Amino acid sequence: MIATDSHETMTDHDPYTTIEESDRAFWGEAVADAIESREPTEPIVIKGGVSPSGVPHIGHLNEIVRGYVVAEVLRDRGHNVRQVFTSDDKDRLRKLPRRLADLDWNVVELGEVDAGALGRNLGKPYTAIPDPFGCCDSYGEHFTTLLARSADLLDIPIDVVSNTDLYADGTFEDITKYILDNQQSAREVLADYQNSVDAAYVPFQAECQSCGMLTDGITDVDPDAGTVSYTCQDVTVGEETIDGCGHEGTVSLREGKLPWRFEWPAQWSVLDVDFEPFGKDHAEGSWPSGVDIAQNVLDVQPPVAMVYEWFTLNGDALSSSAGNVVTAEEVLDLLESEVFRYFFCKDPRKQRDFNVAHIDQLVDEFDRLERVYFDEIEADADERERAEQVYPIAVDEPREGRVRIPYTFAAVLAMTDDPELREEIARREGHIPDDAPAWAVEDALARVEKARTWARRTDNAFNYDLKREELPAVDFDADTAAALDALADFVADGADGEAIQGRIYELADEYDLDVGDFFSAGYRLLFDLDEGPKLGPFLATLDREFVVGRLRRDR
RNA sequence: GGGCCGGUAGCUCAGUCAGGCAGAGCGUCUGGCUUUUAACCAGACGGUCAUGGGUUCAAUUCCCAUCCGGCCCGCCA
Repeated sequence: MIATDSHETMTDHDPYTTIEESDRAFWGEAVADAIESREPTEPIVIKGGVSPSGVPHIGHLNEIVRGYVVAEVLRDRGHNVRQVFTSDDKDRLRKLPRRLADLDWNVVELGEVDAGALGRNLGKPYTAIPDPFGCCDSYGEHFTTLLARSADLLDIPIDVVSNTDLYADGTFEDITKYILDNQQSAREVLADYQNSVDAAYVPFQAECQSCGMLTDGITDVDPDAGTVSYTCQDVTVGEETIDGCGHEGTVSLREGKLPWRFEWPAQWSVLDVDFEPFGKDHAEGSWPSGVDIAQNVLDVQPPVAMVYEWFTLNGDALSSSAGNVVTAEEVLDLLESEVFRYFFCKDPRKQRDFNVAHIDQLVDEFDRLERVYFDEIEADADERERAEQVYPIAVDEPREGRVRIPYTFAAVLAMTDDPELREEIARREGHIPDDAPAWAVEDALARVEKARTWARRTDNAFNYDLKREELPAVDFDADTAAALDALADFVADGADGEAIQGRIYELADEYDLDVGDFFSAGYRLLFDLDEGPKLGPFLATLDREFVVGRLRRDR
């Protein structure tokens, strides 16, 4: 329509510049600035959305948490913000996922449900497919529920909006009619982005009244009557072609959907969206065409945009089909939700690996952020500014006096199941201040279980495998053996951890052993390793009979 | 093939917008704490800022090319 202007307007809507062109230290502030400069009406609407195609993983959470970050910045500035999450559940099921999950996050293989029954639903809207678990009204509702629960787990309030409902309740009706009334202009605009758009293209997919599939075989449109006629023809989804049933019929504008390229800008219009983050896969396809359609077909202003890079998981692409996924529920077994939220506060423009093996580093980073925020450690001005802006978003109610036990040390504490002993060791090692309030101690110790889960799941160096059943193969010289016997006698007489620790040093001296070698002998006996937790206190946590027998190499 | 995003210490990451001595944490090493043992304290080591050119008094930063990782340019979302 205004071809000469299109380049210029696209530059204004380059989704990368929202953050790039700002001098803000924190991207959330940059985006908030861009939104405010539009002087939006309240409430400011922030949207995200995904198709409920299967088990939601941390990549999908970008659509919720990135928006939440900006929402919180705006709320802090006094704005009323509504965060909407559209479940794009009117989309076609294109492919069966390899794994599904029930509402309690128990993952099951496709083979464990009726895959054949599911497979007969390819090409139908997610909400028109029975829930394979039988607990929700549809396949779509099932996985939308899991998406909503993911948000709940992170304490992020969102309004979940079903796209299916928007069609069914008529919300989309006017705009659908408008697009069909203006098919010519719709085609011309979209044709710049999709080669397949020709004179016969109709921006509507009808839901076949006979087989339920969404078909592109539109034969006639009567905008005034509000009806679309179709022939149910074959549909290509991914690699496969699904046979249409050939049924000919006529449906209302509520019985079908707009193609995605139109549906997205239509959502902006009917939901009055002011900001939407999206993955880089949209940055050069859907987004520019969406902007063009919004401006030149629908005559609405596109929202402020932001591109986020995709996460990888343990170095590889997140992939439902390859099974390389991790859910919010699983992540929260390993770390606190505020740490996970912090992960999403990091620069969205960088590809980021969520690496379970290195989770301790992510947690350390968060702990440092917290200490910088509370001025407990020195930091330069940039880091302080970042902490001031980011920390209150990651943490709901910043509370002074909070205590954090270093993550790897929390893993060390997991060597004992005794909560009092955990606390005692943490205090002794200086990780819990004497004047720490009870709530802070309790919160701090809660990390121990998460770190234990991490150590076990990754089977790393912190996963103490006490060789309780069987004496590891050891071969000590006479002096070491004698010193171990003496230590056994000392333990047998009853001694606390610090006393045992001290005795180890004394015995090393008495028997002219290298202290390090003597400690290693102890770790060798217990773990078949050369290193381990502080030995004296650790021996004190175990039952005396076992320790004495083991030190004497009897059992 | 064309376009776009990213690449900074062994690891995890700031810094690049607006050119001005290359940064933090962790790890490693050394020393200290009248007991080095995954705690604590001090210090050190550690960099071709992916590579090669260009502009500049000065380039991690700006420009060009290349490499690597990824996305888009079919359909679909």
